[in-house]
Amino acid sequence: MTDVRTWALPATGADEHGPCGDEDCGIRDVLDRLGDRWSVLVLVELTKGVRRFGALKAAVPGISQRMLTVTTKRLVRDGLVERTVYPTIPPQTDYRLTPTGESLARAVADLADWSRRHKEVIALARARFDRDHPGEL
Amino acid sequence: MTDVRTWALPATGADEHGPCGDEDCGIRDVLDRLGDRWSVLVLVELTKGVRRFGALKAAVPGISQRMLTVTTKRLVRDGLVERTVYPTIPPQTDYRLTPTGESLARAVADLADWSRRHKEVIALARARFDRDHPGEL
DNA sequence: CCGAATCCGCAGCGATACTG
DNA sequence: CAGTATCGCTGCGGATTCGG
Repeated sequence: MTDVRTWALPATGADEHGPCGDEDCGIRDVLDRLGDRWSVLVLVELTKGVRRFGALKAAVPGISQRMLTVTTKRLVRDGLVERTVYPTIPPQTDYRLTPTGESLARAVADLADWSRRHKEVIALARARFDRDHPGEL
Repeated sequence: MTDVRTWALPATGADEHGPCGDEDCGIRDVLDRLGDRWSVLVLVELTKGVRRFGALKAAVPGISQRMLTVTTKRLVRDGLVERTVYPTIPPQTDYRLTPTGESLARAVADLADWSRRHKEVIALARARFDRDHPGEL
């Protein structure tokens, strides 16, 4: 082991500066909403019009009441969804997209289109990878 | 409690059918990638060109070595990123976007634009909500 | 320099039961 | 019908250590 190699590199000079682009680029704010399991699904469903709590629950199969309440509440908090409560005797609650919510929904729809167009390519890549590198990931 | 109200509703007739739209709509596949904390950031950084492991780590401030390895590996698995290893003596690894990865990065960039344009509106809505409904969420 | 392996806290989410 | 409260599990992700 007389070979001294101090782990020095020829220096690629690739010394970038900041976080991701120029500034703080608040992608995270949006992605934290889109990141959870349900927000997007609810958003998409509301694209089709006003929905009541139960209708949403029915339209988003896997979701639990709890997660639906939590999700809608977060969306309302961010000003993406508006909630209207009718104090009838079985209570009724309507959810609708705000203008902001609609514009986000459109942006998301574009991403959905992308995923539909590429889902097979991705599935194929995954299959390849899992075949060539079994046991990883 | 003689008042019998079986919790029946006037029937809104809002009986949607399937999961989210028409079919399975594989938004989830993509969102599961975008959902985690780092994939998008790495993707965006790679938009600027080929990057080595260390350069990525430097460009994505908060990330740990572990999460960078995990993230890149997942991206490679999905065929969004290509990995080139040079068996030099300190090893060198380059990451670059595949064509698929580039197209996804563009779609994501649109979403980033949206978030930048609306971040203040959202922040405002949140502040309002937290002020009017303290203790929730 | 690049990465694998281990340990561990904590948030997300589901299941269930209860209220108005 | 719409929503709250509590519990328990699971997996992401951070810190750290070891290896080629």
